[in-house]
Amino acid sequence: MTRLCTDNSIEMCRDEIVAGYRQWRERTGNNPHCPVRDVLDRMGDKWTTLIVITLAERPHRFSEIHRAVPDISRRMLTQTLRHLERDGMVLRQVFPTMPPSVEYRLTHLGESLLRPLAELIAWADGNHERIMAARVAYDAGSG
Amino acid sequence: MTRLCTDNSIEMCRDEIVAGYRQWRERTGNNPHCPVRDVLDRMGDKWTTLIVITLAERPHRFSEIHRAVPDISRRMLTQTLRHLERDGMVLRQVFPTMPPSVEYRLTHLGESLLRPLAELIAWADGNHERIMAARVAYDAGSG
DNA sequence: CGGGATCCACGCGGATACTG
DNA sequence: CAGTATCCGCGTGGATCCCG
Repeated sequence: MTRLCTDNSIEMCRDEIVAGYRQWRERTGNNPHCPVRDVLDRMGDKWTTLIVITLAERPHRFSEIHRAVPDISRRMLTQTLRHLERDGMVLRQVFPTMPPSVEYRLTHLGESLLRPLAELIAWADGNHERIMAARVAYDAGSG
Repeated sequence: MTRLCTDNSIEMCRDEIVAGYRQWRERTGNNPHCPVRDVLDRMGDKWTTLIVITLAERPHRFSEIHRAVPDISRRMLTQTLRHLERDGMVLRQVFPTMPPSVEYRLTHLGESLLRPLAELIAWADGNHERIMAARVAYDAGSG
């Protein structure tokens, strides 16, 4: 599972995913801990992606992120940043000024996530209308 | 936001994400409903990705998926399949046999998700060890 | 300014039992 | 076989207050 799906063939991607999944199951037996879920759980939570996108532009201070990401509470901002820092995606840098000032920036690992993330965002953006149309059709049929 | 980030430059991906995000905010004002989150929320839930990967190989019957995806309850399997069907990602086909037989398969839309998904899986697989190492280091530092 | 601590509501998801 | 219905625990995340 080290190949990258860089060409345009859906079949190649399917084969890659299927083969990779099969290999992982054979390697790990019934190990319930899947590295992919480890990542997807983070991506899927409420704030991680927005924060990563915000930090993609440039380093931000705590309050800057708080202003840039609408409606996030300080508690969840702190918690999400801690998770990202723990996973090596974000670097936290404290300046011992008064009042204190803390800067957050993406690490190289964090920046490397931008590429697959951009793919996913492009897909979501490009197929959002199709999905909404499918929902309308589904709800009309079973309504 | 229709360009695809197909080359290797992190900078291009960053610019694309940042610009796309800015454009979306300008278009929608403070609309809290983000199409990207719509997708990521699904990807992040506990079972969607596993089911999509399972169906990527070939169509499956309900019980086949149930056997292929370890530990999922029938309730969550039904629920997740309904969500995927509603979003136009999965096609549900009932054969009026006795006992009943139902087949699920990916639609074209569902298959088109495989490409960005493969990218993300490759990233997760390729960087999992780095992430685990970062966690160990973090936990040791603040232990 | 940049948090930590505490309390609480809500919804996801598991367990179990039942059905056409 | 392919679901549906019901109950319930637990974790996520919001609100509020406190601190260096």
